[in-house]
Amino acid sequence: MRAKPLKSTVKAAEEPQARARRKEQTRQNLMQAALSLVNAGSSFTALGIREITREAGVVPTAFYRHFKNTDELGLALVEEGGITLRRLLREARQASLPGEDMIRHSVSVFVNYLKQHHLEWRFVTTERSGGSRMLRAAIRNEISHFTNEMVSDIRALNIFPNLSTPSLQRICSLVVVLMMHSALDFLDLGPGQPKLEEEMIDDFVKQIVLVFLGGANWQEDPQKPLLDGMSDAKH
Amino acid sequence: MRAKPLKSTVKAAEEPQARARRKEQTRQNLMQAALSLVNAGSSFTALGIREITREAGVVPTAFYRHFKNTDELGLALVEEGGITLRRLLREARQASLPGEDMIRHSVSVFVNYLKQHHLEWRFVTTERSGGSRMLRAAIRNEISHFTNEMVSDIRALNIFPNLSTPSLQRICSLVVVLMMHSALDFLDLGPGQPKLEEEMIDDFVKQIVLVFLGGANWQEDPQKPLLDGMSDAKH
DNA sequence: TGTACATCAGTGAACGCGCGTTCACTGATGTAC
DNA sequence: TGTACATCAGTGAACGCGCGTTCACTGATGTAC
Repeated sequence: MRAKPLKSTVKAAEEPQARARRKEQTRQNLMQAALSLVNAGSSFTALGIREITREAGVVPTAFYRHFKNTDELGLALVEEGGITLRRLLREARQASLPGEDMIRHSVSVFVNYLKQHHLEWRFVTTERSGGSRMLRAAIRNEISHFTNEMVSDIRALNIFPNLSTPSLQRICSLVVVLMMHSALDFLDLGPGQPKLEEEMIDDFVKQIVLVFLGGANWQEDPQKPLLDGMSDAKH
Repeated sequence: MRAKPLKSTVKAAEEPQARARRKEQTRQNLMQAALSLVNAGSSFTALGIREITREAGVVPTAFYRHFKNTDELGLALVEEGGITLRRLLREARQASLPGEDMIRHSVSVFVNYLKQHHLEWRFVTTERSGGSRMLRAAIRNEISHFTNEMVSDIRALNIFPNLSTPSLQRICSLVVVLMMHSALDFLDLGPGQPKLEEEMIDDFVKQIVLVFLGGANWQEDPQKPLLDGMSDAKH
């Protein structure tokens, strides 16, 4: 519930493009309204135009000045979310400490980002598999961008010099899948549970370490079964 | 679209409990109708009672003889899906060949099962993160059952004799997350792409092998960073 | 076995409601001269 | 700078429609005697 824009009282031309700025503001309000509603428990697919505009504080028909339908709004949200996602990666990438510490630090950057942008993340993680076909495709596309950046990042750090590109992609894809899953868990956790959160982070870190450990021991093109005698691996 | 039950022409009392059997049949029709609609692209959350009953070939009000609302139908679907899921595990578990062959065989069992029950799987995988809070909780619960069975299975096979229970749980949880994710990919693939499917299966197997490889090299309680010198791992 | 009554799965009409979308509009903002 | 006109973001009334839910009903199935 927002106040109506005070059309009559605003002095004209505070600065140029005042109209365009107002329009952009309304557009943002609509997008935020949709995120709020999704966060409150609705499925995005089930949101209606009247519901969104009510939350945004405009009349239903104003919606059509910005989007053709709710699908188009969804795509806009994915695009913004994707930008957010990659900005996160760029931040996390600056933390290039070696070994487990790097992982732990990256995860901590990730979790902080998650908390700051939990509305967007709730949207992306729930619609990733639950939304319309179009929405899912768009989100998958953003995630594969993300994965690719991670691949070239790890290449640049030279962490796995012996791995082929497909193997590296497989590892990064695994980590990203794990990340999206953990994000949902974090979001469903709620704020008042620091102990549980700590445990979840620890689990998350250890799972990534485990994957990297698998990567470090990976043999390209094994002609013989790789895991034979697994049970007598050095503890 | 189904023919209406031919109430007047059916000879009475073919066998006892005819009424109960008919009721159960209608219930199944309603559940199948919901699955079909989800599979056709709708989000389950967005399904309406009239939509479901129309698909099932009964009058809208008949719905209330079986479920209080669509949420209740959703929970029934999760429960059935969970039973299916664990039956799958039990089949796959019989394939106790050692090393990578065991994984490859289990995955092949899984993919076959997926194709046979693709309606149920589409429902479970999309609603796992996209559905209502209640539905998500129910599905998560079924998945944790599944994960626990997998843990005790691997314990019984003595594949990782040196791992603690939390570590083993972490590994199984990772594999299950990966499995649910891959299931969605398979379902979105469609039937006419055998080459792509083969590649996806291969990727999936290799990712599991990678995780297991990580598990085989895992050290419990490392006081020193685990991944230092990762980049000079043996070839 | 036959009859009389109870049960209850599925029917069909009716209701009030919120939806998406159309349309003509208003009035502040932007532009041309 | 001032005036006259164009633009267009947001308004509000109106529409037809499908929704969930209620209710009294029907007639095959089940039960008691």
